[in-house]
Amino acid sequence: MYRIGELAKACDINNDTLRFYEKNALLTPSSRSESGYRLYTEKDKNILQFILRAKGVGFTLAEVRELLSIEVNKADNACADVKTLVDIKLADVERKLAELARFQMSLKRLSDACCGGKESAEHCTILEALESNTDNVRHET
Amino acid sequence: MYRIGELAKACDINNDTLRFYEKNALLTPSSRSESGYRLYTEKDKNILQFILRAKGVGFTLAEVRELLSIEVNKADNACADVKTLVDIKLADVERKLAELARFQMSLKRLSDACCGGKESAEHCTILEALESNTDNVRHET
DNA sequence: ATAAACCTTATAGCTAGATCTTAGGTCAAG
DNA sequence: CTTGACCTAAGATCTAGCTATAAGGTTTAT
Repeated sequence: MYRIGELAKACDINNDTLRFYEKNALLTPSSRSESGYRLYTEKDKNILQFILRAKGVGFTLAEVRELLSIEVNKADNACADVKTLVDIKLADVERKLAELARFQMSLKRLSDACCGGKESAEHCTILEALESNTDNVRHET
Repeated sequence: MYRIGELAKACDINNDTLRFYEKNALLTPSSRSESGYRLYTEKDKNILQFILRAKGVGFTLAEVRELLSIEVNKADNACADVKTLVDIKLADVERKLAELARFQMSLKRLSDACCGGKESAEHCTILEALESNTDNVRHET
């Protein structure tokens, strides 16, 4: 069991952020002490880490709340709704992955060009590096 | 040459956002008309599209400003500094890519589990799907 | 030549997400 | 048995990134 300050420190965030997440229905501590202190379990910590990672890749807190609320249940009629939500998020993630892959290529090019690569003079800004990516696309059928 | 409203419409953003980007040193129109109207070139449009894409994958405007300011120049003494900056951003992009790949796997699992996969009952929330990812890591040497 | 649709600057207001302030109550160590 | 680190709730404040308003000048179509 973690008290608020312990969990906050363990995850390198502010105590107030935890209270904020609680108020906004993202993470409610599993229990309270007799004197009203918040008590977080390991599972709570996992949820927090999920929230922080999701935030780190650009999900809003509202989206994180949606992701956390997903409960696949084959028996449930809401199954189709859940699948729809998941597939929307999946498309979003895949779009981000593709975009990031382009950034990665461009940044690699810049890094190489900087100190001694063959293409030094040609790609000297990120915009040019991005454009040159498109030039070099292999036409795979 | 685009006037502010034309460029804004072409890129599906608000006129005020363009003025905001100018005030915050992200995109300054290449010229002004005699009457003071902002005039944007195709190159300006490319920069804007870069800004919007970078924002879309989770860079802050301050980071975008940094990325845009990169100018690799082998002759320049600042080369090492630029390489450092680029490599920091590259590491950041690669961290995001890895994180997104995990989300992608988990979401795929959930999508499959939902309507008829073999693993239906086992992975019914995104947290469980994420945990089961770790279980299934292939130990490639 | 005048209305409608655009543009200008400057400044105020909005939402998300987080942090700080106030006025206290709790708890472990000396 | 008190000091200092911790906790409580409620509400104010802060930053980023827009978005809107006010008061006026410009362009284009009729």
